[in-house]
Amino acid sequence: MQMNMPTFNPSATRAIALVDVNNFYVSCERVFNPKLRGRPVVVLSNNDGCIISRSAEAKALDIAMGAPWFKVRKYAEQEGVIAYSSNYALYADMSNRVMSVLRQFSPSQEVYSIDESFLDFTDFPRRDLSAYAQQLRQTVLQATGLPVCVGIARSKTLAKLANHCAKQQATLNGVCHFNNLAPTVLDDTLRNIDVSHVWGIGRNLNKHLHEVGIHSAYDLKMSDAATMRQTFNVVMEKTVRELNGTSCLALEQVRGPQQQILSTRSFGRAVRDLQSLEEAVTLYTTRAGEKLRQRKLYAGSVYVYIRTSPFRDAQQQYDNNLRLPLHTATNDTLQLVQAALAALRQIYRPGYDYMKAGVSLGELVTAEAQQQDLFQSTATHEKAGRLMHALDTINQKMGRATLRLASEGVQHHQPWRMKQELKSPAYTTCWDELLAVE
DNA sequence: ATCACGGTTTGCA
DNA sequence: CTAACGTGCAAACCGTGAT
Repeated sequence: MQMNMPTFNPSATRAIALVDVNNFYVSCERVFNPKLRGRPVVVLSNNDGCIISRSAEAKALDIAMGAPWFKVRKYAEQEGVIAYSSNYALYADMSNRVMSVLRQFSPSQEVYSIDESFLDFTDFPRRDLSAYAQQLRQTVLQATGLPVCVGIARSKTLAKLANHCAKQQATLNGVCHFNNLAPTVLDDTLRNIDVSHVWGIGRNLNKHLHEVGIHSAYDLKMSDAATMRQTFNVVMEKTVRELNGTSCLALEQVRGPQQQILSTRSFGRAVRDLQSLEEAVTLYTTRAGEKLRQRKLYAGSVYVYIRTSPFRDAQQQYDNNLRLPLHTATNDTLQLVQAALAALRQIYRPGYDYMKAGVSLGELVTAEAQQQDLFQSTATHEKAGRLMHALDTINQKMGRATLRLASEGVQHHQPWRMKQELKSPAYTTCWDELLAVE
């Protein structure tokens, strides 16, 4: 709805900020190892598989996001690229620090991902928001050592694009404020942004949009929202409206209840035997159970899947999965593992090279919603609860490997364990490793 | 016709 | 030494069978 006449607007223009850490994982590694500054650095996914974070210097060497490390390794090492296995304990810790600093800059924050927050800057009347955002960047840098960029606009989708501009254009000094631009200037900016950079436009939608003649963010903005809803879906319609400055996506300060807890890993080496798979599934279920209790939830079902590697396409492929409902929602690792192993034994077929297994806990409920098991005495129930609490406490203090189920097996007989040969020390979480650093 | 369902695909970080 | 290509989540989509 366009207004022809300037009218009284009781609420100030909506201002949503998107704050995003630059090259988050690489930047975390750099905080604790200043020698990495100015050098090409990459961080690898689990199993040292793919590149998932790159420094500016690595991007300049044309090292692609998502590239399998074994394919680019030779070239990268020739060019002096330094690679790290991912160190999620470190990144999670740094993320918490960043988020708590950001919280001080707005009463309304949505933690969107490990390295991104939306902040509501609406009704910050006397402030110059660009200067405020610069102050924010300085504060985060001083408190954590991490560089961030800030995009500010009328909607979340536009704030994402503004952040994109802040990252691309060095002259902006890390802050891009769309609300300050004249409409024609903003449109010129959007014309120069490929539509694939718009939030919600992935590979498939990008292809489809090109087919109907939509190439830039501006093209998408100018498309007819109702038509786009028919041709695509309601999400696309919202994207179009958001590009036009109408906020359709609310700031979600509180996360909805979690629906599933996943633990899945590729193996360091393919396995064929049931026992190895049992060990892996036991470990993954144990991890999922820890997450479950941390979040004070109970699971109503256990889902297990196994598969061969789709990349070894000369080999016989097999994948299968099974969900087993639990009699009563539980957070007891013993029960969860029992169900997971039962599922695994049903889907396992001999004669294949398995490369990956996964466990997902579903139908999650809170303690209040968990129905008392009529067939299980309260005493048994409480005993299991105390056992799990003791287990978690001991493993937290002495390391995850301290108390384990027998079916998890013995660590040095486990070729399936993932490879992490390039890991940095646990700077923020483990004193022993920290003191070992020169 | 419409809905609920479960499995599959897509997108994001 | 060799072989080697991620993980965790949500939501849309789509075919099916029930009503």
